[in-house]
Amino acid sequence: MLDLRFIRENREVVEKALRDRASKLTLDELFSLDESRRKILVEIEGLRAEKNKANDQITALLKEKKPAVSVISSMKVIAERIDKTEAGLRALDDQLSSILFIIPNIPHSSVPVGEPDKAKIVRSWGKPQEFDFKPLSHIDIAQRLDIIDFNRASKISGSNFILYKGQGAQLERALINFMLDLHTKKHGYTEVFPPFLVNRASMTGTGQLPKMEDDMYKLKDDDLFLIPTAEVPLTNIYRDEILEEKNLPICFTGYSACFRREAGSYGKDTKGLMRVHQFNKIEMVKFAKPESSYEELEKLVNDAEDVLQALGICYRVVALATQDLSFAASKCYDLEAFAACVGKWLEVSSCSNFESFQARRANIKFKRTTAEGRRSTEYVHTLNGSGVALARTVIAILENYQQKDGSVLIPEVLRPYLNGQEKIS
RNA sequence: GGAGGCGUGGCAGAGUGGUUGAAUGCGGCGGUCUUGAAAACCGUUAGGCAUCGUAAGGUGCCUCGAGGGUUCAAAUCCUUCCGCCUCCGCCA
Repeated sequence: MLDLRFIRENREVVEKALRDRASKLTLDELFSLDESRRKILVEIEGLRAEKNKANDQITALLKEKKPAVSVISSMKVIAERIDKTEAGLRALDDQLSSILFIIPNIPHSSVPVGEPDKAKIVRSWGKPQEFDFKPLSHIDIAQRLDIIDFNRASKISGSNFILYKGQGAQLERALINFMLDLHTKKHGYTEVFPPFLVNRASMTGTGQLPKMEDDMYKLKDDDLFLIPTAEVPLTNIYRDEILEEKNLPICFTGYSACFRREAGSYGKDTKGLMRVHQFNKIEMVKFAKPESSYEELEKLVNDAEDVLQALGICYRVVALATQDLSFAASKCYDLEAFAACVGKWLEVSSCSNFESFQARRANIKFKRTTAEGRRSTEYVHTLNGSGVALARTVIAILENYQQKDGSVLIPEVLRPYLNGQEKIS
């Protein structure tokens, strides 16, 4: 969330951000609530100060063994007034924070303003595959090679679940290991293996709650949620902690399954691996100093690109426009892999800088020593990106590496993970 | 799931109703001494919010796992929740 004081002092900035995001929110209610809250707060603090003074008097009187009855009874009156006023304050606080929680982050000045089609293609890599035969879709390929069993997956769980089988399952496992190795050995990330179920505080810390509760799988008996991305557990590693400046940036990478209800997206991309309720993903998360977070974002994107380059998958990097930016992000790049048969660019990674938006919610700070030797605590900037999502990457591999004979060539970097195997047939 | 114990500042650890935001030790920071360092000694060392001030800073309020309650008054008593530890049960 944004800092209330920042909103108070930069109303136009926040209102522009809301406009740029095409948000219908207005700030009038927030401002009037904020004003009444501060008024009532001053009142309460005055009453409490009175109460504390009376308390000191009582203590002094009792020490001297003098009667304190009259002071005690006057304090009773004050205490009652405080109780009443506090109830009003609590109500205002609740209303205020419910609004604060749904105000989106402010887009960075470099983000293209406008509708999703204002997105900028920053660069692209590789060439779309060309075939001297009619390429098949990943669904046909997977079924012919018997590496994904869509029907039995729906029998076991429901539609849009995936059952990888045989070499399909092995390919999945190889991809996970390859990506984790790349990020840990070459890019310097620390590997973690997080829980897949997280509590409400964690989901709120990264911004999934309260806005998107309906999109999450939830265990209501335990108030736990299945993670939609490893971003949630990885970012919450440092919730309510103060980090040391010298340790920043801290970079984590981790594998997790990701669970998404995809409520409201029925009928969209319902076939194959495009949009599924459970998929695998390698995630990268960074905790950075504010002054270097945008530099870290560029590196993060490069680290994700490295995966696609190593796999030999043609892709492009897209800077999202303000109206496409997710709730908590200030800036976001999508990596889109080209899939030969569908002829579409598929989003396989999304790399964002959240600046202090998540850190403020999740209360993640760091201690800084200034040039003058002063110590201060500030919010860190949090970043994350997929490095990369597997399901759609598998689409790209199957469709781009398919051969005339129906087999699929295995990208060279994956072969060591598959006992040197060169193709799936 | 059952029984018991615990949760205090960066850490360790006092404090069981009234100047306790909190003793003491360690650690950290600054200084003295030293060629430099160590040791020793001296000093210092939580965060948040509101308010006044151009500022430096002042004033006030809140915070002892989280919430609720008792009381004139809660770190201290009661209660719910969360977390950790020990024992038993179950279990990959």
